Amino acid sequence: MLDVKFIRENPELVRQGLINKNSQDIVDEIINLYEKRRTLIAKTEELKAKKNKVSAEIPKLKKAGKDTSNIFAEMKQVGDEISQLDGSLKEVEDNIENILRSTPNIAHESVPVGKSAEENVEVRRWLPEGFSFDNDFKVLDHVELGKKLKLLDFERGTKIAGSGFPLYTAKGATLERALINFMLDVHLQKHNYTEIMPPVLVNRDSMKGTGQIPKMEEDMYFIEKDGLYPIPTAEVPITNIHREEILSEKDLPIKYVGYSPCFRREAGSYGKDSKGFLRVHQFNKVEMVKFSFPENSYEELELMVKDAEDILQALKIPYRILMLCTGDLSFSAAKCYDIETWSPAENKWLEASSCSNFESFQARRANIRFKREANKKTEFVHTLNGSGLATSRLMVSLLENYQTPEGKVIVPKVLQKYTGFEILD
RNA sequence: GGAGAGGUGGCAGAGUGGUUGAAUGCGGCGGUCUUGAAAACCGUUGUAGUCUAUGGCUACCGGGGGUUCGAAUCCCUCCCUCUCCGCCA
Repeated sequence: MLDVKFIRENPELVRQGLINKNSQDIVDEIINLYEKRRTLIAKTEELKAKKNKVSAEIPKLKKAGKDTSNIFAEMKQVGDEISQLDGSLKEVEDNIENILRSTPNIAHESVPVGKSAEENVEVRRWLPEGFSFDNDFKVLDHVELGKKLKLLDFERGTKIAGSGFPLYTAKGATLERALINFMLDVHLQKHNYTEIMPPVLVNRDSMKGTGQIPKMEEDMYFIEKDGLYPIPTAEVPITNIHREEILSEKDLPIKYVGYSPCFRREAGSYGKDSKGFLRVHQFNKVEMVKFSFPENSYEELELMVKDAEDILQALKIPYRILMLCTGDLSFSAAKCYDIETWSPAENKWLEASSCSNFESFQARRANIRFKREANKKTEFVHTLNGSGLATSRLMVSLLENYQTPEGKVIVPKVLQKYTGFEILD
């Protein structure tokens, strides 16, 4: 949620920011509503002050045996007036709230302006030693490898649940679990995150807090009977850990990492990238979440990207980093890097991670604040999160990059102690 | 699923329809005492909105609504938590 005061003080900057994000310009409307609100508050509070003052006098008058019936009549009228004004005020405030909740964050100044994904900027790439984009044998794609080596069974997954619900079997399941454990261990031991195992169903307030609701509601599963949402990412429960809290200065920065399955309806995206793992309704992800001081959240973002890169370098999987342009940024993000891993069979890069700084956008929605020792005033923290990483796309790249000409797959060295085997055959 | 209890400040825990933003205790912060510390004592200690702003005013006792001149206190409604029983990984 954007800050009304910030909008008021920087109308042109916000206006341009919203245009850059392909969003509706709500600046003038908000400013008008805000002025309306202030006028109403002034009026209603004046009456309330009067009411309180008179109310305090009444017991004294009664004690003195005076007649209070005129006062009662007068105050009755004041009371009616107040409730009328309060009604209008609530209307205006709801209006402001609704508009702001549906308005996206604006991008950081370092983000390139652009309309769509085509204008994202590659900032760097990393290729393992000896890597080549050309293979001297015919590479199999992950679906073929999964079938041949009995690692993945998409048909039976479909039978059990539906299309897009992968079934991992035998060594495929073990490899998946190994990946998750390996990634968690690196973040815990090397990068000093605190491990979280969150609920995978969350309530509506949590979904609102991180910004999935109202704009993305169609993409979420929803269990109507209990009013709960299966999480689309662990970002939701983990960021909401500190919803409605005031943290102290010494708590920050907070770095959490957690594994969870993720559930996405992917409504309207059928037919696009639908093969195998490329777009699924359920996948596994290790998620990093940070709560940071406002002044260094961008340094924290860079560090978070490096934390994710560390995993890929250890696995020796080729990847590149994109800085998303303004038009491709998600609703809540102010800046975002995507990490894409190479798929030799698809002959393209696949998004395996997304690391974002939301600045105070989520914190304001979820009311996550902190207080500095020297200062009485509370401030909103900055929240960040990033996949570290999602296993499905990563698994595609892993299987395809590690395949041998015979159609077997070598287990990456660092995973071998987790899998207990060195080759998938 | 059945029965009951309850939601009050960082925590614990009072609370009468009328100077209750809220007793008391603990914790936190500041101070006195002390070589230092503890103890003791004194003081202080919520969040937000708004304004003609080293101050004033308003709101907040789970959420929403109602009764009343006046509601933490009465009524309605929703939500949540806990205990016991049943079922169960």
